[in-house]
Amino acid sequence: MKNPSQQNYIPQVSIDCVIFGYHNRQLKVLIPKINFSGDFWALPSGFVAQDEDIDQAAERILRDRTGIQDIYLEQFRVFGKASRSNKPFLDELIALNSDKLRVKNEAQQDYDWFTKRFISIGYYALVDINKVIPQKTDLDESIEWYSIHDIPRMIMDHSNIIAEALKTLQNDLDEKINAFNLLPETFTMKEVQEVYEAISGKTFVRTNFQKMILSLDVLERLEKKFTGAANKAPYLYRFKG
Amino acid sequence: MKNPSQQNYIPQVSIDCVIFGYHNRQLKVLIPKINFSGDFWALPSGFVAQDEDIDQAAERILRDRTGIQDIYLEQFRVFGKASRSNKPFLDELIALNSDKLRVKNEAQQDYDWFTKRFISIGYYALVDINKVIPQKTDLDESIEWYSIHDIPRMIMDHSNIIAEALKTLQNDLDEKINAFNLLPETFTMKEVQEVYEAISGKTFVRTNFQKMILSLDVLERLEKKFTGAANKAPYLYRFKG
DNA sequence: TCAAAAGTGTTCCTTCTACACCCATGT
DNA sequence: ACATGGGTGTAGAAGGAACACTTTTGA
Repeated sequence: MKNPSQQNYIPQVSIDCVIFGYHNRQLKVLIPKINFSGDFWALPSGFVAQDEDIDQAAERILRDRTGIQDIYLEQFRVFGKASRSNKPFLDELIALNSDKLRVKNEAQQDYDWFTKRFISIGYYALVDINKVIPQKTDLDESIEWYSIHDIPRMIMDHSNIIAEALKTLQNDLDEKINAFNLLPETFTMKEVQEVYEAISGKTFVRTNFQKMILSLDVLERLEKKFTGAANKAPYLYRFKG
Repeated sequence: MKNPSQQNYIPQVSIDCVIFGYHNRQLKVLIPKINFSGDFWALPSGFVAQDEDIDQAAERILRDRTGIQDIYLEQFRVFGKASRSNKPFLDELIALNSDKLRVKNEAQQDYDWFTKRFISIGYYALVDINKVIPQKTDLDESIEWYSIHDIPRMIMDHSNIIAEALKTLQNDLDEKINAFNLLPETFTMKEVQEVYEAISGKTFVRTNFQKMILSLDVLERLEKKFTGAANKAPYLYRFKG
């Protein structure tokens, strides 16, 4: 993603990805922190190459950030306010980091390219958090999972993008039955319930939840899982792709 | 929309509008026919000015095409395949119309601008068909309402865009309760039912449909409507904004 | 008084909810 | 044996579907 102005991208169009994972009863989002002073966090983003489908671009961005392929992905909304520009943020960043920054040949060109008004296509992804190896880029100070209840200070309208992604995920939960993409290959019914509760923010009655999920007819029951705990061993299930 | 290459639009981004109306028990779409030989139909489209929100751009396009304001509007999807280009269509058009076309100064520039790969943001609109006065542009031979079951030969992927818009409208029908935007200010319960049936393609039992709609608590009952027919006069209703 | 269409009520059945009950497991 | 958590069954409530019945209107 260096020197985007030099590459053959579609101008003024970006893709922002909200990558959801699940761990410890909490729904999380993978967010890089930008590698400059000032404490800025920004969603994993990228641009669309001229010869690339937008879905492919989103897949590429996700592959680069998570190290895994074949990720569950949904385009959920376009953010297109005329005021959507990196300029205020970039100017603040430059002011805070004037010592570190040197003027290169391409710097002004990149600055002009970056600070135009951007239309951003929002995608959300659901991943098995255990499979992901978060990939830092040169621009990142860190990249971490943050609970949806504890999102850091995001640049531009990225907080809003996350909120919209979550809302869409909540709406999709019943119709698209995609929550299983947050779980590992095999899982117990209790884990399914905890994922559903983390996403929806509601609680469910254990016995009825089990019947509801089984009636979807999307799970196959495997052998039991012996945890060593002093109680009945739960069944393991696998999602019938 | 003349000489777009000269204007300050965001390049390679367009907006396509699927304008739904309702008449005579049929869901219809407003579609212009392009003013050249070859029988091409294309959705009402436009571009996004640099200082314009994408929602504003969609509103502007709709205002220009329908003559009315304050239209119900939903952004529903982005179409972004790398192969999305006007070039095949434009080349065919030029071949068919070589006699009519003269080379102007801006022609090549426009051609280059138009034939790039485009990312299109799809909006669907719901309008009261009686209020609309379809507006022809210079580029149109005609602009007509077509039944969703009898859509003409569309350019590019515009048939697919219509299909996606319809699918979204069907899904939104229950949650967003927006079908009333297709009806005039006041209407009977029978008309509501016919609109729902036209959108969903299903039929409903009259008595149960009435109870379902009333239980939504979005209608206020007005006086009765005397049609002169030899039967009980139905109530008129108005949608509570 | 009759046909046609609108409005209301009733019954039946399916689905959802709450909860009781039983089962397996390791200490 | 028993505490703990998992799985199944069931009664009651709520919601939806089918249909009978009543009302209104003009001919």
